Amino acid sequence: MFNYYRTMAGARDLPHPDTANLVLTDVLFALSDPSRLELVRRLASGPLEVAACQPTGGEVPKSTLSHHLKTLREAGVIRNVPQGRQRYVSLRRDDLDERFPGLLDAVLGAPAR
Amino acid sequence: MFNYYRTMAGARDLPHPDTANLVLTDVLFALSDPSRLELVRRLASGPLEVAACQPTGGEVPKSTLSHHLKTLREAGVIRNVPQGRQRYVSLRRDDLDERFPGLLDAVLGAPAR
DNA sequence: GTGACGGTTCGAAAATTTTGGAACCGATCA
DNA sequence: TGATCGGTTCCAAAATTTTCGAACCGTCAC
Repeated sequence: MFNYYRTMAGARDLPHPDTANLVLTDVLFALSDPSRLELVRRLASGPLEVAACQPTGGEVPKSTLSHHLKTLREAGVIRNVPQGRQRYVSLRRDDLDERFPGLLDAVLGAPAR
Repeated sequence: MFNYYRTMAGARDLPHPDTANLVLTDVLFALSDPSRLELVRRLASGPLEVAACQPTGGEVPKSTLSHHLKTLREAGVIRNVPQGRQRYVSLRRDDLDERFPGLLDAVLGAPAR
């Protein structure tokens, strides 16, 4: 078959920005969506597999969830690494603290409502 | 003439959310735009009249600038008060510190690029 | 009054983001 | 090999945000 690598649908390692290159406005934007922020709050307690990243309460289509993960990953908020058949999602807490000291603590410490 | 109060184009006092009601995601969203964030950084040095809120470098149409001010004001990031013929724009630093401790400091302290 | 000034609101077009189904991929297991 | 599983990417539609000209408003100077 041709076009072996035409799509990235099954790429093992997704791109993650370097800590030194994180852009503040991208991080703020990624965190400005309520469902993404809620996920980040949950990730503060530890890594989750993608399926567990579903918003508490309702189910969301896989593609929608994947898009939110992409937004967070490309901003540098989370890490998304393959682990066998699934993927682990974790908060890039140390990297965020290094690049934007105090920001994540302030966000996580803020009233949820 | 009829319809005295049909529009708000000349309203003296614009609405500002109460400190206790500020919504984190709204604040993060307001700050996630580069030109708005740059303005907030400038406002950290003190109030500005609207005309002085123009982005350093280029000129932007008045209506565009006004829209950005509205986004920041409705999120509770800035205050916009009439003063004679003009208006003064100021950062709601104390209110933000009260509702989201550490957030503004982290944002202002973050590397600009 | 009349006009200029500083600035907001209205309205519509352009750009971006969000959403979700369908196709796809690699890993795993039979 | 083949089928299933967990998840991403592709694509297009819907929703939201951004942009900006035009209309408008209140203040001040004349």
